[in-house]
Amino acid sequence: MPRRSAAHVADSRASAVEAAVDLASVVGLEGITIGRLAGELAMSKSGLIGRFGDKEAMQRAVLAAAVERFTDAVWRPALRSEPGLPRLEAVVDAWIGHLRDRVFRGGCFVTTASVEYDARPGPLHDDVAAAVRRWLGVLEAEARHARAAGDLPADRDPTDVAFELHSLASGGGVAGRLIGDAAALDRTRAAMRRAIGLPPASRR
Amino acid sequence: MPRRSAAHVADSRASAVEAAVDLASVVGLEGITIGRLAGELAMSKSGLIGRFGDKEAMQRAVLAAAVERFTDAVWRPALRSEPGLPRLEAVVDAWIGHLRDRVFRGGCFVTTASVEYDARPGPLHDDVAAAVRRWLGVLEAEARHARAAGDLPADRDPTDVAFELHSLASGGGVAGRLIGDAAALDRTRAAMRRAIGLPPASRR
DNA sequence: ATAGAGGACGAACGATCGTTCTGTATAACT
DNA sequence: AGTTATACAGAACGATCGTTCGTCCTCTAT
Repeated sequence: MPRRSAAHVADSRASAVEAAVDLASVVGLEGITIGRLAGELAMSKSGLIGRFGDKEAMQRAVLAAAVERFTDAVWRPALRSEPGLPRLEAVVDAWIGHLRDRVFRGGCFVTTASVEYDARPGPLHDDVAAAVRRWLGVLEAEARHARAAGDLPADRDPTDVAFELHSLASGGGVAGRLIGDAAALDRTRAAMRRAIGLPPASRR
Repeated sequence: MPRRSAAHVADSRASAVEAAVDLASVVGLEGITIGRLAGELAMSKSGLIGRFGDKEAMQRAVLAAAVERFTDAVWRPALRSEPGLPRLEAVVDAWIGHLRDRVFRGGCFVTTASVEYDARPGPLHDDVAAAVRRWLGVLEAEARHARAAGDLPADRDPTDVAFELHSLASGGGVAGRLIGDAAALDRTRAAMRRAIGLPPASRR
């Protein structure tokens, strides 16, 4: 068995987390099992859990990594667009795109985690809630900018806009995947665009 | 230990299922445990599972009961309203109402089950998908009726309307509960009304 | 050259998982 | 009243859960 340098060790922890993200996107953060994950990574259970301390610490690391992956896929590209409505439009496109490209093997990770912990208190609940609040805040700030620029009706509450976008994306992603509706993502995109006053189809 | 008559037996099975629905709405259909449920019902594990055969059969019975409960709370009351837009409005009110009244202890059961099985094949996936498809079909038929009556724009796709209502309700319910936003249900209701062309607040 | 730190292993822990089997007490039927 | 059917308890099953332990191996630093 080849040994690993310190750099490889860090890689190994990161790759363990990434594998766990993919696994959890299918079976849920609560559905992860040390044994199963260790098996997929061809590691021993003790070697795996040793990296994190205990299972909950691992779950929190996995959640953080998933949030990072989501941010990379959806938010970061949108930063290239102008603040306000153009950026919201870019977010919608990237959001639908990351669902279409299956950035998460089993559907949006944060949605899965939200459902798992919405009624179960604990550190993981708090982590998920904090991540969602942060994301809603980002969307709301962008909506506020758009409204100030006159790109959204003056009587449209930015908080409502953010909440509506989030609801549509998470609800639509789940339902579409569940019932196997190929057009679901298009419907979701159209609905999200409607929510910010854009025509159903992009001009591109 | 007192014995039970046949009628009591049926009651016992039904009450076991109802307790399981409440439990599963918190921990998920996959999170149910024979031992834990038996404990809550003050029964032995073998006595409990004996009613159903195996765990999967129990889960399917629990899911069916949850769908029934949802139908009772959301659809059946709306049947008193005129078909078309009035009935859709009643559905929205009842839908939000059943979330507010916590008909399910841990948030909408079907949403939880949708997320659990959207990426996991099997009989339970098929059951959940069938239930959601049926519900979307009901909403779509009502939207189609509303459009024919001129209460929805002619270019509004009834399938889109149904999908949008469902996405908003399930996504909004989860997010609101997760982040503990008391206004979330109001936001969701307003968004759902917007989706069917109604003003944010009901006239009542 | 050698001591130390740290990562990973295999084995084992008690607990709990879903399931099966057996015994028994009651209800329903003849 | 005697027989059959049924519903449940209790014990036990192999498997797997998360975790802990002691040991080995490799790398780094002195």
